[in-house]
Amino acid sequence: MESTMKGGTPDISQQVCSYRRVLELISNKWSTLVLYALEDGGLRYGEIRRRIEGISQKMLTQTLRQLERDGLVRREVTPTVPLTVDYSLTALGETLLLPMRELKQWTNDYFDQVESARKTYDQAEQEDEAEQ
Amino acid sequence: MESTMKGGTPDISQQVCSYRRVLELISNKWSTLVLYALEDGGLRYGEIRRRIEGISQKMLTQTLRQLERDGLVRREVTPTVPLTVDYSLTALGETLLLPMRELKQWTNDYFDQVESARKTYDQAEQEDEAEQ
DNA sequence: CTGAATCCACCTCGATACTG
DNA sequence: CAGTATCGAGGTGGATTCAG
Repeated sequence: MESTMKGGTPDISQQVCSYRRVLELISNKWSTLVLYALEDGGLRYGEIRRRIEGISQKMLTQTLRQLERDGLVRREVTPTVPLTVDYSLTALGETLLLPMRELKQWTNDYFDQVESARKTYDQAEQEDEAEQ
Repeated sequence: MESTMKGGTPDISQQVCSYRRVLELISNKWSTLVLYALEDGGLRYGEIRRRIEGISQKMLTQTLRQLERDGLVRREVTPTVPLTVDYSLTALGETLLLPMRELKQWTNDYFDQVESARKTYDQAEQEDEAEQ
């Protein structure tokens, strides 16, 4: 659905909607970490939890549920006693790992520039305040 | 900094930290839209605002400030009356556009699979509730 | 035109306690 | 072991109002 472009600056929300959709999937605090934790193969609930320091039971469960609902992660229950539950990436989940790695690469390549930009910006701001 | 891997499942938080850093930059509601709005060249404040339907003054200003602080966007003030302010991508901002496009492409290629997975999941959930 | 400042609703996330 | 349920703090984003 292209914009009509009758003149003036068009609304780009439609075109850019794709970004919003992916971000819904991965922009929360734990999703990317869980996906990344599973990249080398399936893991049990407790194993994932040990791999991701600081995650609470509630958030791990909630994140796994969301990823399962979105078709990125598969959940398999083995009715032993006590219960055994395995999680692994689906084929779809694997495909998402690729653009995620691009982002990771960008960070490795460029994030120091972001940090120095921040330092410069904050310093200039400090001086502005000092003037008053 | 590799994990020591002495046995057991290691914490991956360190390795995965890169994801968190980028996501800090683009995971909020408006940052990607603003970056995308600027991809064809600089724009004035009001033009950006018209391009992104639904953004409030506060959020546009706040987003632009953050992007400027992170060195992704450049702000240029022309002291006319009334004021003229132009925003454009920095070289660093341009580099970020590439992995962002990868994510966009992923959405175009695979998001229908996410939606159908959701549908299936929600349907199964409904049936579970009906059983009770 | 381009903001800054304030107030508020919502939602995410965390801590805690309990269950099959 | 693998969850569920509840409560509450904190942060994000929106509406409104004021200013240079």
